[in-house]
Amino acid sequence: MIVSPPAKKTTRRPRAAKPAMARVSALLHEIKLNRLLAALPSIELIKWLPELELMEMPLGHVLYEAGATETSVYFPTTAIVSLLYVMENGDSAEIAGGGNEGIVGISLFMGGNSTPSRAVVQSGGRGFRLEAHLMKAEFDHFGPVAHLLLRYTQALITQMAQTAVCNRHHSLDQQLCRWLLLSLDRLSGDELVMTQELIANMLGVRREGVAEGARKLQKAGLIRYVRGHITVLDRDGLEQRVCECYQVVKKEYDRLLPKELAV
Amino acid sequence: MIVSPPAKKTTRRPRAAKPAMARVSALLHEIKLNRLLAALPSIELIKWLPELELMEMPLGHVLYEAGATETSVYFPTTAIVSLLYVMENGDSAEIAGGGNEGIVGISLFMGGNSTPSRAVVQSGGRGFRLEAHLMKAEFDHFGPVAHLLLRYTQALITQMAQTAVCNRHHSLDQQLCRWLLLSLDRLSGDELVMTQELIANMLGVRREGVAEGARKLQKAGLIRYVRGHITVLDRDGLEQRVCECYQVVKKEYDRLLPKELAV
DNA sequence: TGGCCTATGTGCGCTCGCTTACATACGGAG
DNA sequence: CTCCGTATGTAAGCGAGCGCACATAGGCCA
Repeated sequence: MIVSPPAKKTTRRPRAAKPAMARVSALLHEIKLNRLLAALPSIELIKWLPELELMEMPLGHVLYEAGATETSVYFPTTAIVSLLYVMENGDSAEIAGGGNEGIVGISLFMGGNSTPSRAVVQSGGRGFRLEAHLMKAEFDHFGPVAHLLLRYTQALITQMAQTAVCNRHHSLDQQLCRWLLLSLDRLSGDELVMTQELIANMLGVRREGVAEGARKLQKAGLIRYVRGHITVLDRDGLEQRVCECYQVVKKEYDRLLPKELAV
Repeated sequence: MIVSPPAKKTTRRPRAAKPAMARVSALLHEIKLNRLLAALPSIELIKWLPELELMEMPLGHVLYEAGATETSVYFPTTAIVSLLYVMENGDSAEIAGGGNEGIVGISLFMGGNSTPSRAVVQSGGRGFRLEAHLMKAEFDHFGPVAHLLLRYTQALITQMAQTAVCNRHHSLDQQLCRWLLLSLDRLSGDELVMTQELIANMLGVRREGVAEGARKLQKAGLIRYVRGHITVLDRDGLEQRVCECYQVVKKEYDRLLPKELAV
């Protein structure tokens, strides 16, 4: 049941040989896609700009292995990353997810430098990488950036808590809705590229269970899926079926994180 | 299913009219019972000493209500506090627990000032209270205390994550063992004072389920229970039955928090 | 075009924990 | 010592989700 697809190496996109201004402009556009980066004060942003490395985050790519010391942090822009715990027998369960609203690798500034969970790309896309020591140095100034990161961490905590609650009390169908909506919120369009098998691994349930849940949603006209491509047709319909957990998490993210760009 | 017992008012123990030295000595002894307070550098401790208010934490006492702004933080010494989420329909589930190893009220220094979960005393005892602004001021110095608090927070995160995993994959019996062991680790003796009904609310399961699980453990000679008093007879036996979640959490606490007293 | 791999559809028996409904037993208050 | 509230014991029926086994179907490649 372990999620360990193609296991590709970190593919660093070589800097294109464009004129400097064009390159910076393109970078800035990409940066704005991540809510944390977008909220950075200009001073910090200028400082970080040369250090932020744009990279591809292909589906299944493992950013952190459980227990391993983190040497970088990541700011997804168009990718979605899952934090999941893999048990001794191979079964897995998602702890929380992160995307363009946050950062992957909080244990770096929290002080532990590692966690018992793994970080895997759940939806392919792009993101930025930043060296651990730069992140740590910035955090230790304990300025606006640090406070922002801590607030993000608290939002992440809420998500984990709600995952625990949802796992305990809610039906597979409701959890599926929650998961689709949370994923959708992190993407721009209305299509998710992921197989039911993958979703099953994330939710920690059987693939057949996801298949049945997805079929119900399709019959109800809420989604359409074809071989790893899920299109959401009726978002409101999903929100009507989802358990309270979704709103709780969403509200906390909205409350704790800046909505608008500060750049 | 809501956990809302006697709902007593916060009973502040009036300072006894002892000689100053004796009073300080008694306080210091109590302070050492909490691992975070015990690990405080002497300078901070002296600063805090007049501000730390020793208080009774009776079973069922609510330290924080979900969504309410926190005005104090708490350092349990002999009490155990549960963070639990109460759903719209009244069902509840424990997110994580805290006791003499930590602090209750992390959202204060994380920046959110509130959480969607409630903090309830799960096992009666004592603890210290500290005004929110003092805590915040100390944290903002961003010295050793802040780093300690962040490491504690990461340990708490691990506990939440493991709760989510355990809720998903492990049997009620295993979860019961995990819960008993985690509670036991926060107390000095081998006896827990709590009804099966209370445990059921924490685990988010039925009372009958807990009753059956407890009966099995009693038959196996691991515990003995009589009307709200559970005595652990064979701790090793429990550890053999528990799922991996317990060890994962324990290891992270040991890794992230100081073991020895620094006073 | 045909073969093959991956993704999804479907059914059956089983187990766990829930729902419901009572029975019993401890222990304090009178 | 008795009463009664709280805590616990027990059981029948049920439903969600699991394990397993296999059928189908889309898409890629030769």
